Amino acid sequence: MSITPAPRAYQVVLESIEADLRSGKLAIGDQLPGERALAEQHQISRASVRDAIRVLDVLGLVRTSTGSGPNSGAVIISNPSAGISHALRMHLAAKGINVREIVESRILMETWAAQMNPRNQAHAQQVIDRTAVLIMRMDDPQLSRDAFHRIDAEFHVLLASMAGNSVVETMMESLRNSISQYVSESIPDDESWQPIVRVLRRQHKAIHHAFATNQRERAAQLLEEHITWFYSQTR
Amino acid sequence: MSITPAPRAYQVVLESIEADLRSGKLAIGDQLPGERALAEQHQISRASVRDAIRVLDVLGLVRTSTGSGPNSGAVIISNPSAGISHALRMHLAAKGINVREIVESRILMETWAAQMNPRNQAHAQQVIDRTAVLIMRMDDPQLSRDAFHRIDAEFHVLLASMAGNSVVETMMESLRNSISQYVSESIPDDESWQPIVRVLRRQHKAIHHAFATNQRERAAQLLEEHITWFYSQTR
DNA sequence: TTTCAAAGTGTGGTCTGACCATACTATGTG
DNA sequence: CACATAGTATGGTCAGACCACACTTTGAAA
Repeated sequence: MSITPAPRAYQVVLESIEADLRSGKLAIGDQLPGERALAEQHQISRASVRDAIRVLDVLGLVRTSTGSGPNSGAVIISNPSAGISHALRMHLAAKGINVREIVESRILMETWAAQMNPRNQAHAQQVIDRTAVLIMRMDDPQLSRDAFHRIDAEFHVLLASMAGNSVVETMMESLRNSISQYVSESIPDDESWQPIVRVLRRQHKAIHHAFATNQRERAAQLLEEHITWFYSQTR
Repeated sequence: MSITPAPRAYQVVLESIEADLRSGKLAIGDQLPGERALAEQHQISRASVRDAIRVLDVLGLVRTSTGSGPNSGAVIISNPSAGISHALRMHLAAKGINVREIVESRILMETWAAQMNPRNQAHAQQVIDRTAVLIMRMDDPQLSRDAFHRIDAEFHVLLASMAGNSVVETMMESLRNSISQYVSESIPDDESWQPIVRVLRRQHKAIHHAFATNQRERAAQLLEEHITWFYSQTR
């Protein structure tokens, strides 16, 4: 009794690749064997191999391109936020997750990252410099709403990166990505947007100042207020 | 100039389904149209439709099964941790993420969840009761290592669920899943396992007691020590 | 009328084989 | 030596087929 429930063909390929990654036989930057070669290796059809590659693609583990040469085919990368953003976004659409939970999680991670002792001082200083540039760019009155949101996202992710934890950074980025459509939809008209953006600029500057003067707890507190306030403005 | 860079065929299907989810035209529990029907709707081949369904499957958004009837085909579910676990696990294998970062994130979320005021008192009480049962089951000396780890994972996820934030709960579950293979490999022999498991049992009981007596800060502190200690024993 | 085995139907899973656009590689020509 | 040209391997897409499976319908036996 209790036979193994017939693993999907593509899962075999996935497991094989995962094992090669763990053992170091495959590493970031390497090319995967061609789809036709993998099909023969595992004695399955190219269609099933393609399933596996497609999964890796969506998960942000490979980048595929046509043509030949060292840059073609499926190349291993590691872009964790791609896969996680996808997942969060879809589950948000399906109402398996709600906005409150995402905002709450953002606050959790951003305030944590703000209070962490940076693992890398040089990087922390670099973040402070780069966020200053972003703040200036967000001052441009010509900036479109979408462009503002993009820079704003970059601002927050950059700050979170100070903690030196790529899981947290990835989650931050994914949460921000997954919710961006919601944000755009919930503040439809420019009249209501103008006063909001003025407050956001002021808050960003205060946050940056707290970081630059090493007032980490204050930075965390300002971040929380900033995020909470902004989402109170949507709908 | 600057033509749209030819979206992949499967992405069209994905976007269409995402839009239907947002608009409520599709909801959890619904069946997706059949692959052949979707292919005709979008004027693409069934192979491309399958790509899209495969992605949704891996992301934990649909469950597929063969046969006919109301339970067959692709049915919309929402199991966010499936997709996120997949992603984290692969990126861990590819060394795009390291164990320290995962442990750090676990501590962040578990201690946060422990200190949160439960949104739902009844659920919190239920969690306390159910974790008590899990603790008893982990006392069984006959328990295999794998079984112990499974129950242990359930214990931690259950505690995290008290906060009533499915993103955090999902992340917890995913982090725990993604790292389980690492844990199993890093403590190979049973001789070194026996003393460890005794300490773990004691720690679990202390954590449970802190929750049961509503000492939330203490629970958080014990959790942090528990997790930190355990990972100091691996490798 | 009721029961229930058998045939029917629609589902995803897999395979084969083909063609395309692309991007690099090798070749041959001036 | 420079450079246009032909060659080759890649992933992307398609069409059409067959399978195992799970439910539905049918129809004959009780």
